[in-house]
Amino acid sequence: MPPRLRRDARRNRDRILDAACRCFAAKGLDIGVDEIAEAAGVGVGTLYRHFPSKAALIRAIIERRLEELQPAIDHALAAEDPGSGLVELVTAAVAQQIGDQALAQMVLSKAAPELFPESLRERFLGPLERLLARAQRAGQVRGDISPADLPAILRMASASALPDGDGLTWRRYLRLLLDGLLARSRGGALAGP
Amino acid sequence: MPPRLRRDARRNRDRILDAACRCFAAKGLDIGVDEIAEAAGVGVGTLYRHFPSKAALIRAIIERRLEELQPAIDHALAAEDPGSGLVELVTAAVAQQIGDQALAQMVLSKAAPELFPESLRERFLGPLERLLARAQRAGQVRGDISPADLPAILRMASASALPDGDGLTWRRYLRLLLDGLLARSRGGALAGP
Amino acid sequence: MPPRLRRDARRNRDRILDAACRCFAAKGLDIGVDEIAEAAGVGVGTLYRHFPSKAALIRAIIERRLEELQPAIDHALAAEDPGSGLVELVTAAVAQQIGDQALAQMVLSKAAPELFPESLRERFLGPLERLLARAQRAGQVRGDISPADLPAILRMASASALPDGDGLTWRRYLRLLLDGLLARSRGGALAGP
Amino acid sequence: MPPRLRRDARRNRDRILDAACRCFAAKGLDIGVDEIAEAAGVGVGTLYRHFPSKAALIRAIIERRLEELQPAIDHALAAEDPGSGLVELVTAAVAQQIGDQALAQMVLSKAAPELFPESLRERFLGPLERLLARAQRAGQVRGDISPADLPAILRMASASALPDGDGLTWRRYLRLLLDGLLARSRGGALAGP
DNA sequence: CATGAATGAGGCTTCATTCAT
DNA sequence: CATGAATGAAGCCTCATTCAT
Repeated sequence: MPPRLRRDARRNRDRILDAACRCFAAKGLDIGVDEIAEAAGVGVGTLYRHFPSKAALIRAIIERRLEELQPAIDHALAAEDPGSGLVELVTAAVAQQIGDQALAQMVLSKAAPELFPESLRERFLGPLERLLARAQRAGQVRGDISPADLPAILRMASASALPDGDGLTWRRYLRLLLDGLLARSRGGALAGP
Repeated sequence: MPPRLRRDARRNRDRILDAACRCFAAKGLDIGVDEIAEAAGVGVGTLYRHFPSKAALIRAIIERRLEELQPAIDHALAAEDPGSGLVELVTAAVAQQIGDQALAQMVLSKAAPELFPESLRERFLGPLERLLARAQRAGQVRGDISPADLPAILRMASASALPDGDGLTWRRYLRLLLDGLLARSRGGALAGP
Repeated sequence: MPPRLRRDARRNRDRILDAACRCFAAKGLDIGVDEIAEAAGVGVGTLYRHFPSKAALIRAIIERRLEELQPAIDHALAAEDPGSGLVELVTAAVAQQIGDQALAQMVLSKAAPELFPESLRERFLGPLERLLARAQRAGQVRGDISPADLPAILRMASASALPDGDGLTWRRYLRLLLDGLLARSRGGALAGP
Repeated sequence: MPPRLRRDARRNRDRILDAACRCFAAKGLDIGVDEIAEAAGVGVGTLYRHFPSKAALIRAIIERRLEELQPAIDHALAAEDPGSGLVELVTAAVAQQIGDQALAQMVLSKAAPELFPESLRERFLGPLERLLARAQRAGQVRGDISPADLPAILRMASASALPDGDGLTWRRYLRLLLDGLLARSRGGALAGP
């Protein structure tokens, strides 16, 4: 029985999250909490009522981002072809970081575990590991990749997303990486034209 | 008339650079100058006598790193085989970032141009572009890569270097990326076993 | 919609201004903000909440001083006799500087325009110029004085106020100057015995 | 038997004083000692060998200024007419402050006695007092002025010298003050054309 | 004795967090 | 419960003075 918030409190919480998303995305993690509170139209006190620290707010945002990604996760897991599911999911995750300076910052820098707890990481890595295993069984992905390699591969994928990239070039860079990942012998169908 | 420093001043300058390298590497760019000065065993004033601002200190460190890289640059340019020269140089650059949080931070994040001026960037990118062109003429690298793609590719390469990675796994990740870069038809020799 | 401050905030703002007045008056403009904050019984942060910089605090004090002078300005402008209005206003302004080292410092030294903006200066000089013109039309003031001379004359007047003067002697000195200013032929009534 | 300095030491001392004069005059008392030493072409250490503190250097400069004024003092004391001697000396003193930001600053602000010791002050005030007394006996100066008023009068006179004044206007302002000082009945001859 | 490198207290300002209203 | 004022540690930098070369 999660302690349901009063309707206005719930609304405030959402407004704060929305504002924080916008602010962090635009100016990176170094933005001050005052600015976020103002963007949300609430006082700092209110912000701190809902999130006990700046780090907690950031975690909440990551969580929200993960929720936004959930459809892509589900769709990828349900895909007929595990290889393209894998590609699809990684691409969706990277797409999310385009234009979100803070998210990229956290994925790429040694994100303090305080900001990016294992539990959240797992919610994304878990499905990805399953996809990887399936794709390998299907012979679509090189066999010498292990689940433990996924974080690094994701970091590399994220790095393809330039903070102020000009649109779609990142897809070419990502393809470069994924091409290396996919089994060379028959990458054809996946690697696309 | 090179402005020779007194012996003790030279020693202090080096101690400051060393300490700064260590501190930045360990704790990132946000570390305070006081802490660096203390690690160097000098007062803040001394630090500021040698480097007029924190940013200047950071630039000096980048420059030093670049000088450390110079042999690798020269060797790569002199290589018989431009493709392996390219691989070699990128690898050396990434190797440098292993365990240097600050350097990775600067390469991966939208490093303020004040910290990472174009002039320094070019000293590394210039040779790399020449190698790329040669490797492409030799048919060793995909033809659809342009010099303008190098920064992004380097970002991805850098991302393979986990700040606290456990040794050599990053080489496998980097290979993944470079394999995608190298011409698929005959990557054999280069991609290695 | 005047941005009404909370009662306690208003009180703190006033305490800061009061303390700043006292501190600046006693020790000049070079006093540190920390000392002012302590004298006000608040933290530095509070000071910076109310005034975004030391310069802004100083400007606020000048403005306050000007407001304190407003009655004298109004009274002088309303005076039957423009000559005595002029004398009265200059005297009031100088009186204000008795015992205020910082104010005198700013009036007498080449006060950075950042500290003493033209706008504030004008609020005092404007009325004074009007009084001067009227007094000249009435033949009470030498005709060879122009509005452009007022700043220098005021500087001289201010200089009569010794920072630690012993009471009222400054009035004699000021009279000396103003006597020179008033038309010589018939200074009688104004110059007094 | 003043401990004669070696010739080169003497030359250094003078170079420092010259440079300090120029620097203080141009930028006020807040200029750093390093800048002065550089302008003098010596190291800070040398500066501190000759003057044990910045304050001591400033005192030495005041003393030098006073020496420069000595001819004017002598000439004024020797003048036939004590009234014009008085005017002449005050004018010379003020003229000295034109273009010397630091000197004006010291005369006008509550110059720390540490910077402007009584002994130096007296060397200028002494002769002035004698001139005043004589001029009063000759009926040239108002009788209600006492020697104790001289400092304030000099302050006012100094204030007529705008730091960046445009040449000669200060003489008009000074005349304004001195006119008030001179006996009204027959100021004619003295006030000049 | 000259040099200029070293020192470090102290200056201004920011910002995550707490607390009175 | 919302508000935003208050807090103060910490950050970067300056500069008068001392001291090793």
